[in-house]
Amino acid sequence: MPPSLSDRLTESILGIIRDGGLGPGDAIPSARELAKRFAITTPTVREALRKLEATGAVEFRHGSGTYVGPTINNVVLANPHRPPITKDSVLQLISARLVLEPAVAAQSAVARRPENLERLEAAVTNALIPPGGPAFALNFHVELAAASGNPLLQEVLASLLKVRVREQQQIRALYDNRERDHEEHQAIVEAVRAQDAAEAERLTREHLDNIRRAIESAPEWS
Amino acid sequence: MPPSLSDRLTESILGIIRDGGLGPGDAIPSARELAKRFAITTPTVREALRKLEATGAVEFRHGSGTYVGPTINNVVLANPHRPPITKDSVLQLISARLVLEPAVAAQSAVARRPENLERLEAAVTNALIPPGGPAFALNFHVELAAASGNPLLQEVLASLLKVRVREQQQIRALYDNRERDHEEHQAIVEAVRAQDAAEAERLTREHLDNIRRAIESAPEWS
DNA sequence: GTCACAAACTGACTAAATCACTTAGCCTTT
DNA sequence: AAAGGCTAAGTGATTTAGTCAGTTTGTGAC
Repeated sequence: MPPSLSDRLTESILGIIRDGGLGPGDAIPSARELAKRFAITTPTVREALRKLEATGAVEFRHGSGTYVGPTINNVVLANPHRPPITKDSVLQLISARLVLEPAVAAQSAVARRPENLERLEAAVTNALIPPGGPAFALNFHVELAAASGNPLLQEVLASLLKVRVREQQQIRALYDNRERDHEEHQAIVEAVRAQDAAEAERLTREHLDNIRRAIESAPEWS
Repeated sequence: MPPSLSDRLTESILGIIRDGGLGPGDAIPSARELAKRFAITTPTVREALRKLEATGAVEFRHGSGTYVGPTINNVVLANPHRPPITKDSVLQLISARLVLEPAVAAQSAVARRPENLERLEAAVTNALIPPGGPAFALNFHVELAAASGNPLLQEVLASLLKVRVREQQQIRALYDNRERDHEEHQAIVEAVRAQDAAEAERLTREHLDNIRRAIESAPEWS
C-alpha cells in the first residue's frame, strides 16, 4: 500500500520547512505556489496543510499566509480533538499527574538553573492576577517541568495540562482556592531553590493530592 | 475571529461519531454523504477529515470508506510529524523516561490486577521473538504503565515510545542486548507481582539507566 | 455450491473559478 | 512632514463539476 499523494506531500512540505531552516512564526510558500511547485492542484495542497495544521506544525492566517506553527518540533501533543471532559476524566488526569509530577519536581530541584527560578517566581506571583486567560495558573506546573532541563518533560506536562484549558472555568468552580494554591506553589519553589529534591517531591504530591480531594468531593457535573 | 467552516465541520463530524456511539473500526458516512448532509462540497469535507486523520481520529481506506481511528479517545498523542531523530533526542527521551517510568512502575506495583500480570508476562516472553515488528520490545514498558490502572499514564508512555518505533532498528544497533533486557524486564515483573513498589521503582530506574549508558557510549550517528 | 464478473459504492484527485480577508503602498488630507 | 483613508495585489476559503482508481457485493454462469 503506497503512501497517498497527500501523505507524500505532507512530508515534502515538512522537508521545505526543515531544509529551509524555518522556525515557528516563519512564513511558508503560499498554497498556490506549492501547487505549482509540485504540479498538483490547490485542494490537494490544502489537504496536506490541514493535516499539518491539526498537529500544530503550521498555522493558517486568512488573507495573510501560512506560517510554521508553535509545536512543529514537539514529540508529544495534546489531542486537539480530545473527547469532552467529565468528572471521571478530570480525576483520571489528576491521578496521572499525582504519579508523574512529584518525580518531575524532584528532578527539577536538582537540575534547576537560576533562570528557571526567575520564571517560577513569575509564574507564582502572576497566578493571582491572571493576565493571559483563566489557564494561567497551570503555567506554574509547566514551568516546574521546564526547570528539569528536559524539554520533553515540559512537553508532556504542557500536553497533559492543555486538556484542562478548555474547561478551566468549570474546574475553577470546584476548586477555587487561589490563596492555598499560591502558598503551596510558593513552598514548592522554595524547595526547588534549596535543591531539596525529596521536599520538592513531597510538597508537589501534597499539593496535587489537595486538588484531587477537592475535585473528588465536588458534585457530579456535565 | 469566528472558527472557520472547516473547524466547525471537524467538530460536527466528531459529533456524528460520538452521538452515534461509534468506536474505533466503525465506518462513518462517506465524504459525499457528509457533503450532502452539511450542504457543502467534498473538498471541504476532505479537509476536515484530513485534520481528523492527522490525529488518528479517523482512517481512510481507499475504495472502502472512512473509519473511526484507534486514537480518537486519546488525550495525548505522539506527533505524527515529529522531527527526525538524533542521538541527542534519543538521550533526551531516555532521560525523560528515567524521570517518569520509575514512578509509574511504583504505582503499577500497588495497583496491578491479575490480568496485568498476565499481559506483562506475555510481553516479556514475546520480546525475544518479536511477532509484530521490531518495536515489540517496547510493549513491555507500555504494559507496565497499563498496570497502573490509569489509561492516561498508558497513553503518555505509549506516545513517548512511539517516537522510537521508526528508528528502532538504528537504536537496536546501539543497544542490542536482548538477554539483559529480558532479565531486567523479568525482575521488574516479579517486583510488580510482589506489589513491592520501592523495588519496582528501583529496578526500573536501573534498567533505564543501563540503556542510557549504552546509548551514551555509542558513537554519534545520523 | 463456487467462481467470475460487473455494477455500485467508496476515496483520490483535477480543473477553473469566485469570494473573503490582509497587507502594503500610494495618495490625499491635515 | 505626519496622519489617515483608499486601492490593488496577494493570500486563504470555498465552490462546482467532473475523472480516475480502488473495494465490496450481488448476480449469473458453470
